[in-house]
Amino acid sequence: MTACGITARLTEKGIRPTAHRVNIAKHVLATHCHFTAEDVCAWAQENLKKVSRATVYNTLNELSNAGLLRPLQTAESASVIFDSNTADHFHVYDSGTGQLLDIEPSLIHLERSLRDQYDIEKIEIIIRGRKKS
Amino acid sequence: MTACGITARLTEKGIRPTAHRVNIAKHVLATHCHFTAEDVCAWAQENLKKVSRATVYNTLNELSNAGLLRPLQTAESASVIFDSNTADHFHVYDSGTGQLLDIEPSLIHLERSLRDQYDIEKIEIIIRGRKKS
DNA sequence: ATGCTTGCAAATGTTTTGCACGAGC
DNA sequence: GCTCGTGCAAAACATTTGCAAGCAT
Repeated sequence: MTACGITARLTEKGIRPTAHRVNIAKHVLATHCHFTAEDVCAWAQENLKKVSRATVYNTLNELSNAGLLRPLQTAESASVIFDSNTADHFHVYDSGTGQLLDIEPSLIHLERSLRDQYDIEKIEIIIRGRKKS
Repeated sequence: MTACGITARLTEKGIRPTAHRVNIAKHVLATHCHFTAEDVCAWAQENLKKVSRATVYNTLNELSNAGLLRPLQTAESASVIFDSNTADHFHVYDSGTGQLLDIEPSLIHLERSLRDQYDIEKIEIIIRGRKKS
């Protein structure tokens, strides 16, 4: 299948699968886990003919709105980090390596009373720590 | 005591208690809970003679480094939100009112295995939701 | 023809930095 | 007198927006 069915996934979400969008989507949905818009810009600069920053930013936002990417705000990075893993999970920022690692949602429990009090739309958890040896 | 002991608290942390710093610290540590640097700039503009943006930003960073304030990154605000509650707690962004509410740390549990795997330095949790009526 | 997409540059918003002046020890 | 604090403006940085040109249908 062309682009691992990326074209179809975009179309499905109402995003017109232009060449740029498909290229960017293919790249970020397949290869990476956590990356910034600038990472993608740098990659595009090298591997695509001419893609402007604006197009990269726009595309990443479109993918985020479509639910294909998850944007993350962290204290460690001034820029938004996009996560191509849209499954329910949380993050550990490993202060030793500077990497952002995924952790299972099952490792964190919310008290019932929280769900009783609020209609929860989104849960963002970032744990900063150092992996034990 | 002068300034609710603010002067002492600053000195204790190695921050020289200049007039501006004491004024800002007094304001943010006493009155507010969640606020941005710009909030403080606006307040200072009105209530202090002349305080430049730079001084406000510097002071808030100093207070944060000293552990008297806790800086928060949220997806909802482009700017850093400072929290004068330095006790262990988490946040709910009430998407109905736009307010940031504190929640007890006891409402969220981490699995033992997480603490076994990582030396945890900081836990940042922001739940986005709507308070049920 | 019409309407989306794109590139470019300019604008925006937040925060930091450089520099010169001033106050306090 | 030296150091540190301050104000101001400029810089830095990430991101968005306006606009004109291009492409596809």
